[in-house]
Amino acid sequence: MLVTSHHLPRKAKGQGGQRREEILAHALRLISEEGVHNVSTRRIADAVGISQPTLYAYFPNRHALVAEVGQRAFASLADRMRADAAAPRDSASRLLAVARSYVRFGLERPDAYRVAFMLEAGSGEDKGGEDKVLAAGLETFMIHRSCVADYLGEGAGEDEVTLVAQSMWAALHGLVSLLIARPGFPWADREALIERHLQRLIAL
Amino acid sequence: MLVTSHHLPRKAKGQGGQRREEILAHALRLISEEGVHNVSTRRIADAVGISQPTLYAYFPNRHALVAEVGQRAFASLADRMRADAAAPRDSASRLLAVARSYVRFGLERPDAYRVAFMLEAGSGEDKGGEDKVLAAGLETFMIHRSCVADYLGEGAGEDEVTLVAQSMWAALHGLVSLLIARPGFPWADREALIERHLQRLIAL
Amino acid sequence: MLVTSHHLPRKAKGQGGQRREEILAHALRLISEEGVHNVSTRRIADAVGISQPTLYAYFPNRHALVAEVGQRAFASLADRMRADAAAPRDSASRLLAVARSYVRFGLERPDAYRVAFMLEAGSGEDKGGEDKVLAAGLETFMIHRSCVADYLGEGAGEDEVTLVAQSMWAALHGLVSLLIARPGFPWADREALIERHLQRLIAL
Amino acid sequence: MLVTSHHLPRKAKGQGGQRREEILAHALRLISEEGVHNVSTRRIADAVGISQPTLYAYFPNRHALVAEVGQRAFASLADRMRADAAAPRDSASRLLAVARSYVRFGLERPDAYRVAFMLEAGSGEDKGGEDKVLAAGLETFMIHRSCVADYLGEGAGEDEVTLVAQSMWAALHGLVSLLIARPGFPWADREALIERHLQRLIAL
DNA sequence: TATGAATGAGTCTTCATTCAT
DNA sequence: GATGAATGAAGACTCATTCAT
Repeated sequence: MLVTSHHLPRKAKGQGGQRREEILAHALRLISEEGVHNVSTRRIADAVGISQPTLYAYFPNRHALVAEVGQRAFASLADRMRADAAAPRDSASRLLAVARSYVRFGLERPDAYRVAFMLEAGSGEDKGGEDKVLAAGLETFMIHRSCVADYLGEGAGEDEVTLVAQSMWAALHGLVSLLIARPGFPWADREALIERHLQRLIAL
Repeated sequence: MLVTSHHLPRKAKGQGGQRREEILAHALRLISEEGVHNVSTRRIADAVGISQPTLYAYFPNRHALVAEVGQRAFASLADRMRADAAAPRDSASRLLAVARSYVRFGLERPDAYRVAFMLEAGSGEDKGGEDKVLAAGLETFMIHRSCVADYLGEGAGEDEVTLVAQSMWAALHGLVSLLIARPGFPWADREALIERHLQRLIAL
Repeated sequence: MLVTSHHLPRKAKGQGGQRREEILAHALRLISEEGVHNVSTRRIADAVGISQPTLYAYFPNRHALVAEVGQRAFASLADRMRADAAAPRDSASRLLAVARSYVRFGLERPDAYRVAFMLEAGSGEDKGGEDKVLAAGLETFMIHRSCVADYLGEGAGEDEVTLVAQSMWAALHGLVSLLIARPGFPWADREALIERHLQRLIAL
Repeated sequence: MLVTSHHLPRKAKGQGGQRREEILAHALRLISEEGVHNVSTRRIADAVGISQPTLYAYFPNRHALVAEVGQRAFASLADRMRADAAAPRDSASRLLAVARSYVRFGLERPDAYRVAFMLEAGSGEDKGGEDKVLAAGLETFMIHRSCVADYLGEGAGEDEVTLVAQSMWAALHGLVSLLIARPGFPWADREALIERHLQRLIAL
């Protein structure tokens, strides 16, 4: 729990970048499948096919690794949203598409979503890693926000846009996270619920 | 080793109910502050000022303790919502009041809220405890749902009511949980955001 | 493990003798069914329907209780053997009867037998209890020995009798203990094996 | 918590086999001196001079370690018996030699003997480990049995051989185990007792 | 660059035992 | 004569991390 931190991030760049990617990929998969708390550095090292200490050549400690995984999870969500935002449509259907894309991402990759949004904002110490994840999340939000801005039109002020965008964003997150975290809840038909949710958030 | 499950609630706890409450209170605080996975029985015992084994006189195991904490968190939310639902108003303002009450609860008692909703639904094994938490959550939802039913009126079918209630519920949860979990995010003015969120959800 | 032993055996005689018996009975049953190491003082107290500390009013510590259980196990074996030895028969068939009775006892009450003979001669400290069990065992042996003496007749000296008695005794114990401890072993037909064993030990 | 069983033999152990041997040796000694149930992984680790967790680098869990200790104990007994069985003699003296060798082994290495025969056949759960010990024991018995078969000659059927072999085996075990476990018993002269026992068993 | 070997700190849990009442 | 409440010591086991090589 206490991070001793006399471990200069001796990143093995150059060739090692490949290894690094490998590690991140396996970590994402494992964390996704079993939850952050059920994945040990050993498990990750085993999955990659390297020894435990070798991990420490690429990441100063477990947390840094996990944080980067979270960052990447956000990045892939951002990619998806950007793609949908780019498709030429009217602002309303673009907003809808991006929102739907957000929800789909969460449900198709609950793993990544969980890592991105449910990473238990660190216990205060490790500012660095946490901030990066937050920044990545912010970037994602911005994509959504710009869609909202377009949708609301020039008449809407900055604050108005922010309010609506954050409200929508929160509503979307709420649905995804509950569907993921409480599969045992007696949900209505999932598809119907999602579409209704989106419709209620946007059209009206 | 052999004999695994004769763990009847060790003590009927005549007077000692106080100790039990103390334990639950400290557990709630710790869990909400640091997350379920970062709180050990040792930490809880230390906080209460008792030895680790003493915990096991009041709870059969860690999980039961955590589950009861979750259950209670939901229960106090339910109490609050019921109180607001009882105040005689028209169905619209009652729905609004209950929703607002939900959000306020989350922000005023982030500890309890976190525990109730972010307890990471158990990994399948521990039927008993988990189910109780779920049941408590369901009960809470039902209060909200009945307000929605009133609001929508007799014309709305069961399914319609369920859809709207769950969509709203998710939206509320999304806002509360993000506000709690990501205090570092550049949020709009909190009061404004909440009111706007409620308004968007109810006024349609 | 370390016996602090400033616990004068404040035996609650008089009325309490009944309680004491009750405790011993339950302890014997539990230990028999689940093994000495799988029975805790709590289990025993629960079974009797008293509190854990109350045990300490009747026995200075767990070991003393277990030792007495062992002693009694021997005692009931002795009773059985004495009964068989008393029946008027010729010395050969009496010896056979007693030996057979010994084996039967072990197989019918593996519990008691295990307690009596496999109690893991204490780790050195608790002389008292251990000695008592040993004494009880010795008494049992003596019954057998006297049968052997009769059987061998006046011609056999003390040493001769002792040698034969101990050899036979050991052989009997070997069969019983292996049958009990290794039920998974591919034993021959149990009845046939026992009879053959007895016949080999005595007749020839 | 979730992931219970990916405990592949952590390390292939190139050179470190030495450490492993050291651990097994100390475990054998401790277990034989104090009984399986009175030896903890902590004790073993301390005895070896390593930390508790290090044990888990060589054995997946306590049971595996204990099982291997038992297996080895049988193996060394088997070696000894095989050696004696190999020496060219007539079948009678060979049987006698093997039996005597069995007894000697038990008395010279009470540690190993105790572990081999008094391991308290696991409570049913751990198939793997227990079975191995049983198999090792069976192999040992078979050496003895083949001597008995030779001794009885071609006239004796399979069943007859099995009966005699098991009866003899049990008798030998009985003597050894009592001599080991009850040193306080007023035994006859040990040498005389052993020889008389052997003679009674074989000469019929 | 990588690893075999090791460990301190920590996990949950059970036990025999005590002591004030 | 009995117990409710409590605990020190110990149980098996896992983890992130280090260090010499």
